[in-house]
Amino acid sequence: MHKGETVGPLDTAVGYVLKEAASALRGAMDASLRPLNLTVPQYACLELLGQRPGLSNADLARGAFVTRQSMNVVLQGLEARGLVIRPAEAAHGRQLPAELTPAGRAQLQAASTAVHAVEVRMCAGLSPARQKELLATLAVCARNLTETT
Amino acid sequence: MHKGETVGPLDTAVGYVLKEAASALRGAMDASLRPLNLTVPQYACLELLGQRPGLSNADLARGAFVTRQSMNVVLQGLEARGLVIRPAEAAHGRQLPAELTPAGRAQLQAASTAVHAVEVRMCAGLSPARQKELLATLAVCARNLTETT
DNA sequence: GACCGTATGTCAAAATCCTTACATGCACAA
DNA sequence: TTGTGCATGTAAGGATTTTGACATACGGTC
Repeated sequence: MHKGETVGPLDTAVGYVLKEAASALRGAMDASLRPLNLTVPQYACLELLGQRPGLSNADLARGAFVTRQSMNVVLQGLEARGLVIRPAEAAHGRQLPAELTPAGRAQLQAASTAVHAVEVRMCAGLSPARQKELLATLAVCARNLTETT
Repeated sequence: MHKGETVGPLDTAVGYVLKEAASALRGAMDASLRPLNLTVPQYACLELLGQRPGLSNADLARGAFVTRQSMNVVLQGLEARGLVIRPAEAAHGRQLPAELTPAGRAQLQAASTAVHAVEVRMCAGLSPARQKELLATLAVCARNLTETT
């Protein structure tokens, strides 16, 4: 067995600490979204639609890192609550471009504020430069793993 | 609405990119563990036990960021496959200290090598210094969110 | 000793999510 | 035009995970 062939001590393994941070973030997010009666996937859907109106179900699924089927039930729930609207028929292809209703925008405003507060808390003590580098480094990591080559 | 109250563009939001990276890592990990007939939680359990023999079910659950109940089914599965052993009775309290069998150690060796390869691929192009800073920064983020104060 | 708070292992039920599958619709090439 | 490939929306099923609950066991204080 050569040195470095296996995963080392957990607190020095990038993957482990990454999961630890993601898990903590997830927990903090649903705690802060619960008062608004929103789950994390529901919030993700609203945020996506707020920033990119007209996204299809499949687009939203990719953006929220879930399957189309999961996003579809999220959309149906948000639609039933009057936060999102989708046309009955597709104008082009099969895609049904979704959009926020005024009520959806209001919910998003509250939710996004709450989530932003969580992010601020998470990054407490990190200089802007360090936050920026974290962002860039994580983007590189994600890219390295999603490349098909 | 004041500047910065809500979450900004997705690719500049730390939380979003963090989830993106974690999701990519999860996908790459199951792909590389599938040939070994191991899921990510199962691998996590083996890795924990390899590094800290005698951990209880609750300890393993905390270390793998799942509930005790989930870890319990994982343990039962690994026990049935002869990779892990637990005493029938607790020596102290209710904790049942789990340990790897020789077969479990062999499986862990293969799995840990595969996962390490994924981590290497993920960190490709990052200098050792940058990896170290990533590690430290993520640890700070996790700490900031898990503090009870 | 008796009590209360906390931690553990486990069971049952519910919710969540993914896997599989199929019917459609567009784009592109032969 | 025809067909092949790929993407989409949706439904049904199963697998996994969490939620809620309970009995037990230790550690502290009164």
